[in-house]
Amino acid sequence: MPELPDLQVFSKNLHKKLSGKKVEKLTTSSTAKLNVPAKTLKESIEGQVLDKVHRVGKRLYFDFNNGNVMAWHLLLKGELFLYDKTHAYDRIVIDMLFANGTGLVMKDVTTWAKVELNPSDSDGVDPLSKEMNFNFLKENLGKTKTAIKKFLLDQDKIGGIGNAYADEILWHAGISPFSLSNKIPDEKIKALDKAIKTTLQNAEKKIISANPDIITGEVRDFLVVHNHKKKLSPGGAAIQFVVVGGRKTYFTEEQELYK
DNA sequence: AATACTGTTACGGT
DNA sequence: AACCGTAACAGTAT
Repeated sequence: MPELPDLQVFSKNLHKKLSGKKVEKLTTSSTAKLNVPAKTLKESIEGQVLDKVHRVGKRLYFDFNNGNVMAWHLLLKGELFLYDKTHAYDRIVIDMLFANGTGLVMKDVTTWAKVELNPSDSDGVDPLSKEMNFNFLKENLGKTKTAIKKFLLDQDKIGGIGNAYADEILWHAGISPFSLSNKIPDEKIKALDKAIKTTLQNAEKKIISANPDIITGEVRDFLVVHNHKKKLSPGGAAIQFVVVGGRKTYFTEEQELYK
């Protein structure tokens, strides 16, 4: 369940380790969820040099020097591993072996993880980009009257925010997750814009300092409200939670409800 | 041993 | 029609 900050760090670490290397062999499992036939994917990537690894929404993009792009979405349980020589991982989805013997493996116990060749970029605005600003939020929040948390989680609108960081962002912005998107005053939209950027960037820094080489798993102990170990927010308010659609939403009364 | 947890999508209902 | 909530998917950890 990595979200944007986790994936951002993973992509940087993978870029550092793997860019400039040539793919010798690409293998996918028979259960891998692909958008093209396995043979097409294999032929499109093998022999190519990896130019760049970066993050788009909750996907990792691998850009190759022939112009092909391979995207991996880890869904809930996808995990990445680097290996040097031999490896014996269970439930491998995809295995990318480079010419010098290093390789990258993605395994997933659920088999839900997705691998795409040249994905159509249907993701929403990147939260860390310049397009994410007051005007974008003002315009799009006004178009719908859905709960603000739902808006933040809609990957077609904004790419990369998940359940945990949506709670964190809304706490920092002082907006109740149940506020209606079209009822949020301009001042709070400004706070939301700021909270999106600072919360995600701060998380990225925390993750790097806790585990500089991380490419899988998650560091979450610094979260201030979406954290089952915490009883009180930094402001001293009791942390409450409700289950929405099987997912926990954590919040406090410090957050204003606009209805 | 029962339950919580996680992202996405499909689906039935409003 | 556009939107909503929920189940399903699977396994691990508590």
